[in-house]
Amino acid sequence: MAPWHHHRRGYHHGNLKEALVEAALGFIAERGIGGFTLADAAKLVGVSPAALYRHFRGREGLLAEVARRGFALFADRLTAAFLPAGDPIERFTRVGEAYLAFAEQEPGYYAAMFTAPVDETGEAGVPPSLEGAKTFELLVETLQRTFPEGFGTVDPRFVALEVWALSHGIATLAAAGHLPKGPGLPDKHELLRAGVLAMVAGTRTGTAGRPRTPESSGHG
Amino acid sequence: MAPWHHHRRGYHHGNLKEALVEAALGFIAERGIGGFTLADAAKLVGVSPAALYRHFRGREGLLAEVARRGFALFADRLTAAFLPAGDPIERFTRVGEAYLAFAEQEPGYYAAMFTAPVDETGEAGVPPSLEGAKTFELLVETLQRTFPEGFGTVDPRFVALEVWALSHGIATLAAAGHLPKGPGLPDKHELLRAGVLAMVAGTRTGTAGRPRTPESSGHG
DNA sequence: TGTACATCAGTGAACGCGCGTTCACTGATGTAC
DNA sequence: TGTACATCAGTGAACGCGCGTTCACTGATGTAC
Repeated sequence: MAPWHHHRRGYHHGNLKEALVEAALGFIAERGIGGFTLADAAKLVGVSPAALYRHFRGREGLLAEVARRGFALFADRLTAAFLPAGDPIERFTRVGEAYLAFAEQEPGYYAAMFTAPVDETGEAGVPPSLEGAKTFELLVETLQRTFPEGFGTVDPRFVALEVWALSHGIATLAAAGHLPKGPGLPDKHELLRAGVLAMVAGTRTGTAGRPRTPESSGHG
Repeated sequence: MAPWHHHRRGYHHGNLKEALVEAALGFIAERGIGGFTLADAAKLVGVSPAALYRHFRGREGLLAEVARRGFALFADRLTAAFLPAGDPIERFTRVGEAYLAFAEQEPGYYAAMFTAPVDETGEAGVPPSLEGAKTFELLVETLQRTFPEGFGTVDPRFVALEVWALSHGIATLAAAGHLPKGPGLPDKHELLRAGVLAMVAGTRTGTAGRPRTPESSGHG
């Protein structure tokens, strides 16, 4: 057992901040962001609910910290998956695997990162999502190094967006239990791998989904 | 104002069930599933919270009804988008537009449908999602009618899954405000349109990403 | 060395609140006779 | 016809509960002298 799991070394906890983040991760993974309560986290850690306020601004502060760490860890995992040598497509495939693995194995982080905090007026509280934008930039860079020859006239950021949306869609459908399963149907890993390759190949052939200015394609 | 918006025609409301569903849709759209409360819905409609129990099993019952209607409406919208004559790709593109339009214009329905209800043990309450499976079958059928020549050795259900995951990913990233925006970056509609076309083209060329599930050739 | 002290992490009781649900009830409505 | 009655949608008060947050406090710890 790691030292911060010692349930109270006395009056001072010693690693309360870390312990609370871990507790939050567990509850968010189990019950979702909405199901996470400060009181449960404090109880699990063996501390009064008020103790949390020594380390965070409150419930929202803890959630924000979880999301922040999640994005950092996410970037590390994706980067680590890309770094080892190999065929470019193999390396990029590994990044996809790492994406799905992160969403599956760290559902607490993933939910904290991608479940938009909603403020009282109902508007999205997080503007264009700075942290999300960093993740996107990482993906663009990875894609450019994977396919240095580019995608014809297509902006690599465009392809990166497609890949990200596909990854996110697969991960969230799988997590919610809405991904149809059955004989002959692929699991999520195969779905992402094949989807990315088809997307890249299809973008390259360029006979179809070339992004054009909106008015250029018309009816025909 | 529609007749059921008359706030009380007397002791009996007259359309309470419908009014509660509408109220729930509004609150879910604003605050998410977790932020929806029975009490608020009752107050908005101008009725005692207890009145809801004449029409639903309780809070969860109302949410289930919203999800049920959502799936039905969703299927109607996708079907209606596909029916009008046109080039196959044009028709299928319309279905994609309808998907994104539904998620954007009916966020209450969409959240009720795809936010997995989580029971007390933390396991997903909805098994393989019967309603979701119906939507998937509809998509498969649409795809087969769009591309009757098929996708080489690739199972149309495979392509349907890819398209669904991409649509869902784009819709949810957009809803959460995590879709990067900027000059040169496509909006979500263009993203889906081009993504689907690239996916189909890439699957057809078949040089990559062919699903090699052991028995995929023997089905049916 | 020992001790006085500053620091601050965690306490525990209390708060105001809103939640979902229950229950005996009320009263509007339609209909059988 | 009028009226008695059955039906049942909606009432309103009450419930037990758990929430996030506050506040004055306590006591463990490290350190200056």
